[in-house]
Amino acid sequence: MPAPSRTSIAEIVSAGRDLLESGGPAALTMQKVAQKVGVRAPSLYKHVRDREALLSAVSAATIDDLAECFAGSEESLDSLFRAYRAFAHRWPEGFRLMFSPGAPLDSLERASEPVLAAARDLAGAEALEAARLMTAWATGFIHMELAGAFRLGGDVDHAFEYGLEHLRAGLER
Amino acid sequence: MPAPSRTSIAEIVSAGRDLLESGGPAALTMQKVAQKVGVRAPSLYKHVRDREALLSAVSAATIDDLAECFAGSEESLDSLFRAYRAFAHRWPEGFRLMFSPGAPLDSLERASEPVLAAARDLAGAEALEAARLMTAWATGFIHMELAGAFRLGGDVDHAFEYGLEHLRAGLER
DNA sequence: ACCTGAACACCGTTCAAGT
DNA sequence: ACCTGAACACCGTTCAAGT
Repeated sequence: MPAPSRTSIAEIVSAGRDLLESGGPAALTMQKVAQKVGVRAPSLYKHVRDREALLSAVSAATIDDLAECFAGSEESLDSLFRAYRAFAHRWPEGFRLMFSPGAPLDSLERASEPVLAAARDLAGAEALEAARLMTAWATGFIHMELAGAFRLGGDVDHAFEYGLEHLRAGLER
Repeated sequence: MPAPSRTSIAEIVSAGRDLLESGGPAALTMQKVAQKVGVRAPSLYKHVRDREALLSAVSAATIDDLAECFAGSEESLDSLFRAYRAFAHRWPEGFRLMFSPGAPLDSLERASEPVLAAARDLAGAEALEAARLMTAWATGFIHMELAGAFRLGGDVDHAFEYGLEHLRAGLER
């Protein structure tokens, strides 16, 4: 009666991320995840409470990747937000999942720590407000961009740089 | 062989909105919608192509409501964005749906017309950039707020007003 | 012209039975 | 201790048959 694990939580989460990115949330199915890790669907419940918990785990793994991404970027606000946008382009579904109800808020807070640190250099006592303002702007910008909501009027890259510059300037003062 | 319609597209969309707001997207089920309008699920397909098309129609109806909401507010940028946030609080699921893939982008563009008009008074030639910057900020702020991502540090209403003030000031000059 | 029941393929999840 | 098949309740969708 040994019965060693034929899969692992890490493998399951990784399979979930693949399915999510390639077909959206509807494609992340317990049955497809099971097939990908070489097991039957009921076995997944030995490793994960239910589909919702798996989605949370996928969200947390994505946020951890974002934190790593921040760690590998320069520490200026501009660099951090450019890295944020590049990350969202590489993992659009994961990005959306990060801000869904049920997202792991602790991880999100931890990942945004470098932004807060950079804001402290710029805005001193109002660092928290400044960090929130820029984070809200970037998050909304990317959301709208991913939804295809920027249709009239030119270069989206340029619009992002425009926003970055104006916000930084407005907060320096 | 008359067989008059026992329901209508308007009734179906309205039932869909109710279900969406009270239980999230997963609760918007063809079967539940059918039950609410007094018909069996297969009959819905005489009025709507499929569930995805129904979600788009719900999204469009929500955006129309937002446009009405803008029309009933003062024309200043501050008033418009406060109305935007209040609207999102009243219809949080509809708000999220507005920025999902498959959203009716034409309607969204039309609804945001008053914001663009107000931005012209403030920023002149750079009105489009200014409107986008403020819209992206407000959209991200609300998204994060609805996801529960503002946990440390005080009054969220105050944070919104702080952002409003700083952005307006930064764009005026 | 619209509605219906029956049917199909697919879900998430539970559970007793296997090893 | 993990895996499995069978089962259950629920999906979306199609379609022939009713009125």
